[in-house]
Amino acid sequence: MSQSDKPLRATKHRLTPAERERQIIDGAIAFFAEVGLDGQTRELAHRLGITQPLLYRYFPSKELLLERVYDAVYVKRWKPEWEVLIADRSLSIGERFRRFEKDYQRTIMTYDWLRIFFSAGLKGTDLPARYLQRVRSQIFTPVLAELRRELGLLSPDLLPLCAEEFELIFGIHGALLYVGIRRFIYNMDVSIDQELVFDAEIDAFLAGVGPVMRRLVAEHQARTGKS
Amino acid sequence: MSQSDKPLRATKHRLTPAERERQIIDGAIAFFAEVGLDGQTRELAHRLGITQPLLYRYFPSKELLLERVYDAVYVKRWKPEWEVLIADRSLSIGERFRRFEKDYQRTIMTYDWLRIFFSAGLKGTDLPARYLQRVRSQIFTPVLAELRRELGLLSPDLLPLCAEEFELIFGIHGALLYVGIRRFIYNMDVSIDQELVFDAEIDAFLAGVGPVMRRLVAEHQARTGKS
DNA sequence: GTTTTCATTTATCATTAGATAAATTAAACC
DNA sequence: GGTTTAATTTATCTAATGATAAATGAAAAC
Repeated sequence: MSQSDKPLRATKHRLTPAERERQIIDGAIAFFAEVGLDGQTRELAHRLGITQPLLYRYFPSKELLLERVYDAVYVKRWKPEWEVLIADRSLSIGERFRRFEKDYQRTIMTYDWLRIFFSAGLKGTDLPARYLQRVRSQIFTPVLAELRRELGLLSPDLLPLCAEEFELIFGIHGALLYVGIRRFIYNMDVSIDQELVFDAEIDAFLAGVGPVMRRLVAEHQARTGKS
Repeated sequence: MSQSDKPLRATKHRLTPAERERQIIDGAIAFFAEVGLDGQTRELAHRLGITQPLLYRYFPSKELLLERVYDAVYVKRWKPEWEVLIADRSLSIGERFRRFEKDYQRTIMTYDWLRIFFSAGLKGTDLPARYLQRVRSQIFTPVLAELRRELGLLSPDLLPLCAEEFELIFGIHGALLYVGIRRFIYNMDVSIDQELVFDAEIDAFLAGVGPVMRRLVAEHQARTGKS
């Protein structure tokens, strides 16, 4: 009760379980992002300045520690406001999509997020597929519905969205993501004015998406209607 | 000298060194693509139906075996005709670029190519950076030069290509690549008419790239000219 | 058909992996 | 201030890891 309630963190030993757990997870995120998910628990412990068996006091297995890492990086960093933004009809769908992509890409374009994501995919985990399924259903589906509406095309209720329409959105999404891939997966330095580039790419996408989508929907309608 | 010069490959043992080396490299490509570059030599040998020490008869170390894998997958699959195609002025640069991307993506969009590429990047190898540098200098640089020319903009000799212009090309390139990433890295099933989708995306890109590039070059010129 | 060659296997080493049990010791409690 | 609690460490198990040396045996050479 004197100058500090918590024991002064200079002599590092003996953290509370909550503190230690937090510290391990944070360290594990940085560690596994750097060396890959096959990184050894001994080296992780060493970097944290603790012994390896202590990890097992807090996490029953390496696999369960990784689950907590995934939770911290992917589940906890998802912003529900994105789904709200996409539904906000006071803005054009183009503007909504632009704002979403710029904030989304800014959120995920980090060393940790991208490298663990790709490592998990390569390892065979279903994490990336499940995550992207969420983006598809919560964001891209309403975006396409709104695009149909603004373009005066048939509602998805009458003519379901087709895979090729989704690919249009995945296309621009992947184009922006590619900056992060080159930076953090390929280890290249991509020194650009990212704001400028993203706006230019989204401009070009929005300018071009109308005609292409009209064509896709027409073809889709013909296909569905006749066969 | 009777019916077959080569010993009948039914009783598999005793290959010639050339055959065995080929077999090991082919097996290693499939193996490391599947399990990652940390895959164990013992399991690779087991899949090949040989013993693990035999690998070391042909390759002094796992690292050198991986070098041979990189060579087989990335160096040997590069098509010099791509560089010829891009220089062929009997076609519009749009058409040249379309043909390049469609053949290029068809070449690299395989389980082996993509997974080993990303594994190598995550491992810290400079392979992806060096490879993409080649694409940039041998393909994208001439594409941008031709685009400048067709749009009546300043030649790169007078005003060097800027990073943002390259990003336009990297953008559409990444958009197409993203199909392969979702398929082979995220393990998703992307069931689309790829021909149709790629054409649509390239259409949209080519339709939009003119105005955006004019703007970028103008801004770049203003920046360079004044400062 | 015997000998030679060399592709392949068996046996083995030193190191490292994830995980567990028992011993230690800093801090909380009365 | 002695006792209790529990955060942390030391010691250790078992199974793999890349790599090497010596033994084997199928095919080529003569």
